[in-house]
Amino acid sequence: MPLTREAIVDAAMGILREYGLADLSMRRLARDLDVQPGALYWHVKNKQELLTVLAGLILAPVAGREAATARELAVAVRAALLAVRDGAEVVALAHALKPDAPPPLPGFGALLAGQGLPERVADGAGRALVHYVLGSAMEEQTRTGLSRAGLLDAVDGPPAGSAEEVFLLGLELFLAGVSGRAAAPGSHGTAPGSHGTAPA
Amino acid sequence: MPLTREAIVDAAMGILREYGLADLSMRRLARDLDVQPGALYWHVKNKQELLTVLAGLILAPVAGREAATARELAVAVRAALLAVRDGAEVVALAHALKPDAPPPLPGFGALLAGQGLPERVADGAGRALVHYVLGSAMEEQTRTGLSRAGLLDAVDGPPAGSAEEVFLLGLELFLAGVSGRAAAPGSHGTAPGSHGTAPA
DNA sequence: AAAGTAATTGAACACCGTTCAAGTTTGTGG
DNA sequence: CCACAAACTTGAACGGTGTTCAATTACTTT
Repeated sequence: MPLTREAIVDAAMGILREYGLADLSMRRLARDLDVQPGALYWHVKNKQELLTVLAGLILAPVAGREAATARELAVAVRAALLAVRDGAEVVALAHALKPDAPPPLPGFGALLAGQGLPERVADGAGRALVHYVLGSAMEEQTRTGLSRAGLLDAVDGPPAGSAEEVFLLGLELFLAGVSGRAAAPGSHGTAPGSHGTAPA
Repeated sequence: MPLTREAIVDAAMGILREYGLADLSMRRLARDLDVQPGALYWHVKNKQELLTVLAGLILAPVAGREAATARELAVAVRAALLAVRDGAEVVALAHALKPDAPPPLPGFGALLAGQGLPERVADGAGRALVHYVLGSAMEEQTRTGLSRAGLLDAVDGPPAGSAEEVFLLGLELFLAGVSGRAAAPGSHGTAPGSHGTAPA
């Protein structure tokens, strides 16, 4: 096996899946490939670049077909993140460095724009959604990571395996705000429903 | 100066403010304090613990008095995060390890619970807000960090210094969803407004 | 002064990402 | 078949990182 770039990416993905991001070092990667660390740098510019590729790979299942709804996309992205150990962290890292890069993430803005929101609003809302999805998945994976290390306080945290429920709840809440705004595109003030729960 | 724990925390905060999280290493910290690295571990358990303390310090200005509104709290937290270099990253890190720890962050759930939302919903919504605030601030600081390093692509990204506007927009959107839900606490289905923009 | 505790040093352990001259393979063109 | 260039790999180093720990110093308390 001649050590192609693909082999490197595959091995990296393997380490990530099996042992997590903390164990994914260039040296460890080289060891797994029976190669000196320097050899990797012929095929890959950086560790950063490698992680970016991995982020794309993690999101690949959902980047393929395009979702019809922002909710659908959010659910699919979350599933893709949770399917790989530390997946959320890897994608969040890539996203932080190039916020428009990981393929399906800008899709949120586009989908929301198709709901009658002005482009600017849709863009901001899309970014907010991305933050929410990445943040939720990261928190969840951090929690499982800590419990894996035996450091689970087990006291705090959600009572049961209701992580998905809570996620969906926040998602609905957010989307409700969006569709409300889509119907009444007035000033950028408070809620359109004009309830007594004033912002004061 | 006898190297108290306080002196260590202060020096660490100084490095963070001036040079950022990347430069905040135990060795650098020891050098600044004219001390061997090992000495730090008499006063501080971990680097992790140190970062947790810093996170608390960053949020201290807003943890003091309690805000009246979730919006107010969000704005205040954002300001506190942006006031310290890499502040969002430090707090996000601490938050990831102990999601209930940094003092003002659980306040979101409490504030929303005071709006007529059931506790469970308020909690989920509060967490969503935390994700949004931390994610937004982190993205913004990452962007300024990259531009500081001369690696600003300058092409993508928001057109002007409108980061705050975009933040407020997403915040309003989310809060609109929340107050809508507060008024009509029915099933956990779609938006309460029942607009034509169906989720399909 | 002696004993005992608190704090610090100095050195090491086991890693990390990255670079680079020198060597090795591999694939040509003559 | 051979030389030459291009593609690749090695081995070693550079300059870091967090953390531990026996030995040593500083400071109290008796």
